[in-house]
Amino acid sequence: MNDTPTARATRAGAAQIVKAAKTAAAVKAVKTPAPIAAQHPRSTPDRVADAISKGILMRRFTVGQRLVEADLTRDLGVSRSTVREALRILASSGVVDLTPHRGAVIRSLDREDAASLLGVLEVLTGLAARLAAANIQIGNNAKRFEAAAQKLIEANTPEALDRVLDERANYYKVMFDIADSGELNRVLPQARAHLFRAQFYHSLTTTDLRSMVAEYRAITAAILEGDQAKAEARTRKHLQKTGERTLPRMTAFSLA
Amino acid sequence: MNDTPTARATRAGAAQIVKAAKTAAAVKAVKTPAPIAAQHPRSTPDRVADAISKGILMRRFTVGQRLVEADLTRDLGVSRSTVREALRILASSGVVDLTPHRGAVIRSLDREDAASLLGVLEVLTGLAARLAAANIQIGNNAKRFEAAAQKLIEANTPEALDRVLDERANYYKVMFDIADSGELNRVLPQARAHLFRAQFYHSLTTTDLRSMVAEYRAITAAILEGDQAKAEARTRKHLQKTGERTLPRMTAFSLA
DNA sequence: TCTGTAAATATTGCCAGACAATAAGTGTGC
DNA sequence: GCACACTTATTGTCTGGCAATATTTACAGA
Repeated sequence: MNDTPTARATRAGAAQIVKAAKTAAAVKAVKTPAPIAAQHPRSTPDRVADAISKGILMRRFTVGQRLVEADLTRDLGVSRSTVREALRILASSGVVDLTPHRGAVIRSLDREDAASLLGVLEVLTGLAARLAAANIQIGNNAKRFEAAAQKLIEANTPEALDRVLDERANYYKVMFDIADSGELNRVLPQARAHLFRAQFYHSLTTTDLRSMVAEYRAITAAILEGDQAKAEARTRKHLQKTGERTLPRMTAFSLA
Repeated sequence: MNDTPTARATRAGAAQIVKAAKTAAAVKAVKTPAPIAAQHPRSTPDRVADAISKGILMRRFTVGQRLVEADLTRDLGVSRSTVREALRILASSGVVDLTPHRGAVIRSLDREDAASLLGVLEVLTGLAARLAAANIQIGNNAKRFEAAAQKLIEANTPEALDRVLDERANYYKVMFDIADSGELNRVLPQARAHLFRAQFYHSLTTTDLRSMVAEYRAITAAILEGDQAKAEARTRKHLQKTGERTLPRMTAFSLA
């Protein structure tokens, strides 16, 4: 190739970040226990989408900001086609808004959007809880679920919000794994839900957290008992309450 | 280019189909009443995805068949990038399975997949019914909904299955419009649900159809009354029964 | 004949660059 | 200040290319 040294250096540097992630992901993919589906080694567009998502969480991208393909191409060291696919991925998980000939902007959630998202989350998580209750088996997956619940409850302190978020994400992940529904995992990319929940947590008080622990306990108990109706009802109730706790307080809300 | 005359003719012909569809879609987009969201003029990848979906319905593609990018590029007269995006769209709506380095295959639904899809459909449609009941207003959207319901009930005869399918799709479309939930429409691309329902209908008996009419009547009534709980419960029940009616009869099921 | 392995082929992943189409921004005359 | 043409920035799509990976074929050995 006839790149100039500088051009090559720039490209190599940025590319290295992504490529390094690639091999790391590949190695990791080998040792993952292969929960249920979508175990394909992650492609470059996936990683780019992750990078952008991370950028959002890191506040490097702000709500309403326009994501110009050329910029991303330069900054991430990948081709425009790849950036494009990544943007499509993000759009399909609702992280960015993609309008023809105007490109992608970081999506902002007003109260109405948040309410509608929460409604969907409510019924889908309810379904997951019901299916998990149907599939739970003592001595098998029950152990894993109980452990996740335990860690979540322990971590639920206002100090280490990050850890709470992680444990919570893991709790739901285990629950969805046990639910074992391909479609459920397809329609609800955990990335999206996670981004969303992260946001909601910032407006929670200590009292809120205490109530939530109780609710998680109740949900977990219902699932471990194998009581499908109860599991679904409690989960839905929990999400409704979460909405009541957070929605009214929110003014100009955002995904970032 | 150095295509042979025949090859060129094929390509030109196919291309014309897509381009023609383009302008037609554009014109139509102008006159649509813009129900709620996603009213962007459809892009080429969208149209390609539609073409493939249609090909599946028309049985030109069979389940498990591999969709080779080069073939589609040739047959549809669009570039590979476009085909690629179209395949991604189809994959995200669950119509094809996309595995790295192996491309896209028309997805087949075994009983388990169908059951899991139906479960998701149940809770999401239930949510739509509940929201529709919450938003219904006499003299406003109620009229439109009632009309759609009426036409569905009238069309519900085993003779003209196609019309039934269309009216049913329209019924649900109106319902989702009234529900007016951005997230709901995002997670449940109606294209997918439609493809799915089309499949299920083939195994219905006359008795089934009669029961379904009664169920649609009940759902419609609940929504028109504005009774949210009843609307959701009846819709979920309806889909559960649909599952009971169709799932047991299905052997090697498919989306095509 | 069968089996395992290596070469050959087909196909996808990603890249680079190009150009038309569209939207946003800018100035000009009135 | 406002309607209008003009310029610019950005996206939509195309063409062609090459490396990486999967699939098939060919072949040697048992």
